Amino acid sequence: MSDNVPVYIQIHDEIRRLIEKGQWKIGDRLPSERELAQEFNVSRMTLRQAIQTLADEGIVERKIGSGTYVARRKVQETMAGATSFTDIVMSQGKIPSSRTVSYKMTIPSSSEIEALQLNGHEHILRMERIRYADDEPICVETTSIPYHLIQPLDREDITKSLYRSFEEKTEYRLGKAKQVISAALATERIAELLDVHRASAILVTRQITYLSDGHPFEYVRSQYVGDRFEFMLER
Amino acid sequence: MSDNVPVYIQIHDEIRRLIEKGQWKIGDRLPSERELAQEFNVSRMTLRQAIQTLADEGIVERKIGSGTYVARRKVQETMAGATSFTDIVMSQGKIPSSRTVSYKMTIPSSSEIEALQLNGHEHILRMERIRYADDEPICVETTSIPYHLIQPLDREDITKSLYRSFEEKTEYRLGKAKQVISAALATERIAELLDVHRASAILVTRQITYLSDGHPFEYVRSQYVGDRFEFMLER
DNA sequence: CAGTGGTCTAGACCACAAA
DNA sequence: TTGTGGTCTAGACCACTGA
Repeated sequence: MSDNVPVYIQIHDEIRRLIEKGQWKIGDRLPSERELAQEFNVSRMTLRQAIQTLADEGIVERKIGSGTYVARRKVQETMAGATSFTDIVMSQGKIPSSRTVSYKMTIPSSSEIEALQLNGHEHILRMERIRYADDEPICVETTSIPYHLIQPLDREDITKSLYRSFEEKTEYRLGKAKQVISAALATERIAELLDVHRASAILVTRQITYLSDGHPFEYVRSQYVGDRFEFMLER
Repeated sequence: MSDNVPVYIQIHDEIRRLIEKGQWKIGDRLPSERELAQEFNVSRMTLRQAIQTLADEGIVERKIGSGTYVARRKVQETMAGATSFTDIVMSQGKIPSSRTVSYKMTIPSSSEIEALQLNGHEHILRMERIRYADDEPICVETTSIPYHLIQPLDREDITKSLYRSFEEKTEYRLGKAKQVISAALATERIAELLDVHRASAILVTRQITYLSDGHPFEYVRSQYVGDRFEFMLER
């Protein structure tokens, strides 16, 4: 292991790797703190710090008098860090996928001009996707991005892992995000895309992600099936 | 102080109380961990655990090699999670009000037993309120609290400003809150209370607020009219 | 009952900040 | 150089869970 990285972080990473590798599955009990401490050759307090970090991240759950278990889902990460649909779904043990319904360079609508603080002469990329968890449609997501920001990215960068590609291939860094959540009834078109009845309850979110310098980066409107998705947050 | 409450929680509460009292103001440096440990007559590790909890809550900030400082209160503090009903309504230039529909001591339901971690023999206070903005009904809110926690409070304390009264009149301190947001259709009863059509879109939130020692304090279920309310988050 | 996580002690050495 | 928070040890006792 590398030097000058605290031991408890190294142990945290190792245990997390083992869980991801499948050494322990969801609901499994980990070895006791005393056993793990011996195994990693550290004191129990140090081992506990590693477990504490995992617990803070929602990766494991501790039960007094019983043991430490691989958690069913991460609660905190959902709204805390960079919320990607992929992370949320995977943390619940389901397989995320998506289908791109449309993808085009176009002229912004008035709401896009306002959200992205455009002058009306710039072009944007607008794409619409349906997102699935275990092949069940969960939401329809419309993303709009000023074209000049993502010029160096190709379509695969954008549709596969936008945030990572963007930070890797440009000098920009992402900053805060503002999100508004409301509820509405499904329109005919949305109902069809999501395979629900017309006038089902829909959880609607509109999010603007900003660059670290405060300029808008993307504007995302999502419509989730009300009974297939929940937002979780901790404060 | 009560027994069987961990020392580090007691110290956490005491330091927090001193900060609120003005012993140290925003930006002030607290005494060093070694000093505080001596002052509270505990080991440094225990004192650190108290400071850690305060840091997690954003009440203090640690700076390596420098010290521990009282964190500056940000306006964004409320925006870190979701903003409160009162704040959102007032920020839109409207006047918030509420009407209590029911208020009674009763036996907890199974979902309340689970959310509040009760044993089934304890009583709870359950109250139901309708919240308005400029006299337009916005949401129905059901709050459940273990009775023993609010025994010293009277009905006005509870309905007017529960959190403040609770922290003023008891030794308990409030900690984290977990919230889940989803969407559903209005039931007949909710539709009537909120003056909307049956099967309107409803934004549903369930929140559990915890004490600083991790025990549940209250369980709140809210149902907002979908086209009259939005949640705003920043992250 | 034995085993678990939760708490706590009284030290220690480190990297870092500030004077 | 001094003092700070960050990490770490090798024990200890507790309340709780589950057989």
